[in-house]
Amino acid sequence: MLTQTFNTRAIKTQINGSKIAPVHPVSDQFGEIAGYVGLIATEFSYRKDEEIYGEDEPAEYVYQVVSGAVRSYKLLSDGRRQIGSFHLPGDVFGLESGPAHRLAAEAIIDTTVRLVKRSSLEKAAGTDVLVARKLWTMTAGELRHAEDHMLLLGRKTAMERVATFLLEMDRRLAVASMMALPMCRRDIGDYLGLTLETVSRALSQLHAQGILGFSGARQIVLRNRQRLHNLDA
Amino acid sequence: MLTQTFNTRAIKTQINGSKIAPVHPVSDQFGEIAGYVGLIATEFSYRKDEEIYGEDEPAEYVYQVVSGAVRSYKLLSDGRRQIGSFHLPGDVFGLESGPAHRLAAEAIIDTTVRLVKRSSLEKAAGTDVLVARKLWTMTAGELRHAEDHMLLLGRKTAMERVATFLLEMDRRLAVASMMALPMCRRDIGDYLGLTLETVSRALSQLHAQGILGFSGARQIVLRNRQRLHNLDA
DNA sequence: CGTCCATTTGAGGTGGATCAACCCTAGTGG
DNA sequence: CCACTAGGGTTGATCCACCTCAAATGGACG
Repeated sequence: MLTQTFNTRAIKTQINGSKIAPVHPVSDQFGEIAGYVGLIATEFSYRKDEEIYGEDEPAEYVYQVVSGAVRSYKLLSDGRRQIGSFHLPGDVFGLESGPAHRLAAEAIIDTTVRLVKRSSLEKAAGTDVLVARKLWTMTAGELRHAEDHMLLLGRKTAMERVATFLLEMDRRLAVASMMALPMCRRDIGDYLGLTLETVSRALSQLHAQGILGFSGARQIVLRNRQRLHNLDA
Repeated sequence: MLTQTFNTRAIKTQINGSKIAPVHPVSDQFGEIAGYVGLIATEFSYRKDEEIYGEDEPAEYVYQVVSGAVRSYKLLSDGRRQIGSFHLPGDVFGLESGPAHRLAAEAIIDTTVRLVKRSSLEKAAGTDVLVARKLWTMTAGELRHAEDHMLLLGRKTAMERVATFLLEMDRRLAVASMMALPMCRRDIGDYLGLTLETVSRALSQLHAQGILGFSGARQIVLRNRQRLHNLDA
């Protein structure tokens, strides 16, 4: 945020395979837009903690996480931070209807993204109602998440927030019932409106109750999803 | 929410003046859609505290407040409530990209709305990219509000939240520098993630500091917007 | 094997919640 | 017109969930 770290990046430009897949695969959000319209997608990599774009910066590109993880956040003047969402492989982020990004975005770990120019999407949406519909649907999906998150931030207890978080991450990134969290405790706290210490204590308590297991602080196995659901409100 | 109150309502159906105003007036969100496409809008009235639709109910209609005020909210199983937004005259609400409403809606005071069938809008959006674009823009506007509100709920102090609320309401409903709040202290608390007592104490403190004046608990005059801005983070 | 940062754990403080009166004021009915 | 009432609002006293500050522990990486 403060000092932009410049570093070498793997850059690869490719023609998206629009002729190979003229119909939209449900599995790939980006394929449904970029692929469908035959846009050129570029790959780009960011190092851990590198800024992808800042708050209120012109929204020139729309991104999709290929590998890694991204946090989107807002800051108050004194540095308090609220992370609005985490973006994991496959997720599209940075899509704006207006001219500027409403949140900043940073790579949580080394991350590769695909990106397309927003203007290309706008142009495609002006011609093709299916593209226009898809842009709306994606924004509506973000709105749904934000609405759920407002309930969490406004009304849930610390334990309920952590339970909700674990179930969300389990759903989104568990492989063989194990999840490898890319983000640190502070990020989790800033996502849940808590301090990192409170997050750590809640996780310890869940561990002590046998609801989850650790293999290192960021490798978590849920041993009892039902009990976790009960702890969520 | 629990017991639906049925009562007599003023019902008026009208043909929207699409031939009179073929271009979209910026001043009227609904005119930009319904009017533009020449849809039939119906007027409907709800009494204070009456439910307009429930959470997860099929989203059959899209609404615009003509007069009155509406709260959109989510509930936890034990009754804790988070109000996501207040809808004031001119505001469109209940617009969904998916099949169901994500929040419930209730009239805060006696309220009249205009409504159009969601299916009509969908149909229009399938033909006209300008309509499709407008639907996206409206959802994106709601997302922007939700993102700002997440920051408030996750990271602002009680006084900062109340200051933000007052500035928002001042912007949206002040007439001659006086605002007449339609909602009670509990609604404000459930919007800001606070209790009604905390809201009341913050307002009293602002009153004692001369930052605002009361004419009855819900008639508020901001006497010093700058100081209020400073109290906001 | 040592360094550095993330994480955990402990001790104590506090902002806002909770519980409890009390006070307005708008509406009602005599 | 005025007395009464009920619901909303204010204020006070106390509590506690979470924050803050501090220190110890652990794990990844050179």
